Amino acid sequence: MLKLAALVGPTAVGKTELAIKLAQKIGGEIISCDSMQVYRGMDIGTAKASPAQRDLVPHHLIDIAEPDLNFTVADYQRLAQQAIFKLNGSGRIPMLVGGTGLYYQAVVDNYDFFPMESLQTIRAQWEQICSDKGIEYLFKQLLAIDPAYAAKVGGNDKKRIIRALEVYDLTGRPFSSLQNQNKDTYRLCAIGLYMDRTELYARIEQRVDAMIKEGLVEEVARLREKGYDLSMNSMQALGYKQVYNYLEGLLTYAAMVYEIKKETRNFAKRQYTWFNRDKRIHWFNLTEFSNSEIILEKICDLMEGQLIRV
RNA sequence: GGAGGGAUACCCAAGAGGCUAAAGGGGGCAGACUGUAAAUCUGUUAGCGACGCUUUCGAAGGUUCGAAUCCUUCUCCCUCCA
Repeated sequence: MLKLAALVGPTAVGKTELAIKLAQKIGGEIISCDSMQVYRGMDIGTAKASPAQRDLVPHHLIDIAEPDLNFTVADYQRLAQQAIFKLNGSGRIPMLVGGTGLYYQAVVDNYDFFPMESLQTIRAQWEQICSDKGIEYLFKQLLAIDPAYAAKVGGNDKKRIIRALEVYDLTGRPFSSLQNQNKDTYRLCAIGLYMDRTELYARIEQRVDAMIKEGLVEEVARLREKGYDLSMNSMQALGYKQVYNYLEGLLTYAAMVYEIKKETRNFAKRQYTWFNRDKRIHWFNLTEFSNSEIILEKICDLMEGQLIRV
């Protein structure tokens, strides 16, 4: 069985740093599990590992797409699986490190993604119908073809409703019947990092200030000059979206900073919610450890027990 | 000094005698999540031993079967004329 380590947790807990030390100790390589670090030119706002850090331990799935490409979970899963396979072959421990819950789950539980690409034309069609007849109409359509999924998503989640309708158009099958997963594909050792809420929120605010000091505004301005805009998934990233609006004159500087901090806090909460659901994750409260060496030891022991001495 | 306007829950803001523990928005908190996921959506938000009870609409009195809504006084804020 393929081995897989994972290190997850909310933004700004300190995953990157700890992951590097851990990788060095257990002979691992890092597979970034982050939906925004895949994009080139988005460095400061996504808090990518620095070039120096990447020299210490190989990092995979960072800087693999241009920001105008709409990278998807399925793309991510495929590439991550390739990396996991390769690393297992060479005796290295693949370490999934990041905070994108869906990407993590899609890999770890090996979601089935049927081979059909989503078609921009179909989505555009449904979008059009939605603006003509209203979302209630779309919801009725969904209710007719996939009542179970309709009940689950409710009548307001336009993105999910359209996706489900699109999948039906593509496959002729209800979306809910296609959502299979394959747990136990890997010998998994998952670690979750967390911190008392107030401490994490304070770190988030400090980090946002630091990003701005390091040139986040300039980074976004560069992307904007290249023609990347808010219609692209990449530019929906936290920080980028708000700075973009600031550059457009839609937000004041103060409002921009406030919004980035607030939405990052909200995001961290959503990450907690997501990862809390996965009962395989072993959680470590960083607030309780004044010495990061101790926690590193503990995590190391756990990983060695579950992945190496087996 | 004179003339008006206003004080509503964490914040902004509706309400103008019973249907109001009080619309809506923001924020907070909780949850969901299978090809946009740093996206998107949902629930909840006075207190409590909670299908009931207690305390809320600047403060204190009063009118009324019944008040955030009407009257009186007081406190604070704003605008305008001096």
